[in-house]
Amino acid sequence: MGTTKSDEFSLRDNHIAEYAKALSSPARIAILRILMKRETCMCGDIVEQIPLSQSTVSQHLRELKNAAIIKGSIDGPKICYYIDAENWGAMRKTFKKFFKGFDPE
Amino acid sequence: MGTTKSDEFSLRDNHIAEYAKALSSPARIAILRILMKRETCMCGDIVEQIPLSQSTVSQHLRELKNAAIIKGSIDGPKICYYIDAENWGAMRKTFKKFFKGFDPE
DNA sequence: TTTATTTATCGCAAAAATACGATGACTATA
DNA sequence: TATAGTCATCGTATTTTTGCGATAAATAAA
Repeated sequence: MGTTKSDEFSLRDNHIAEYAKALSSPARIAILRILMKRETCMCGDIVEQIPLSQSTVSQHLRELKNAAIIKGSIDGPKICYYIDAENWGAMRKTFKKFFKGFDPE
Repeated sequence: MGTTKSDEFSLRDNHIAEYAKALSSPARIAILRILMKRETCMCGDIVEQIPLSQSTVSQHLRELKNAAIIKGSIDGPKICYYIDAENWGAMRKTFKKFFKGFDPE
């Protein structure tokens, strides 16, 4: 084993878990904070601000892209990464709704 | 390697990542949904509602407990698990604040 | 055309996560 | 005391994750 039994759970629960997995690394949180500031978007600039190698940062960017949290647009030899505003809102709502499911008074 | 370089990132980012990791499994999301309903709290009852073995469910409960999202109180031979209302609120606020960091207009 | 810049991908190693059965501990009941 | 019920933990197998260096691809500049 070692595999998550995704098929056995609801789409809704898998969806939340996928978002959470994308956010489950301090490196990816740090990357998102950099992109939030919108001061830069290049992979190289991010690498300079994060204590990880270029290949590792690139891998994290790919995971954030797979989770639809960020997008990348080609700009010559560079790639400009930016937060996908639409999906960011969707993720925000998804978590909000989930947290609201338990409302202690 | 294979280890997350937690030391290299801020406490704040590690904190969010830890919460997210606790929520990064559909099994744990499903368990939390069961506990949200407050109809039951026993490990055995949860096992009946989740397509995983007793030992696996127990392991997930431990992880949720380590993340301070749930608590367990001993009730004879049983253990009553319940969501830690205070920390649930803290987690909610933590995510809310993080999501607010990117506010597209 | 050659060179530099930028990023993705490949291959690898180490560690963590997921899941299970078996077993142990602990309480309640017969 | 002996038995049943409840749950945690141990040991194990498999997969996934994290990270790195090296290399490839693609564009821009000399």
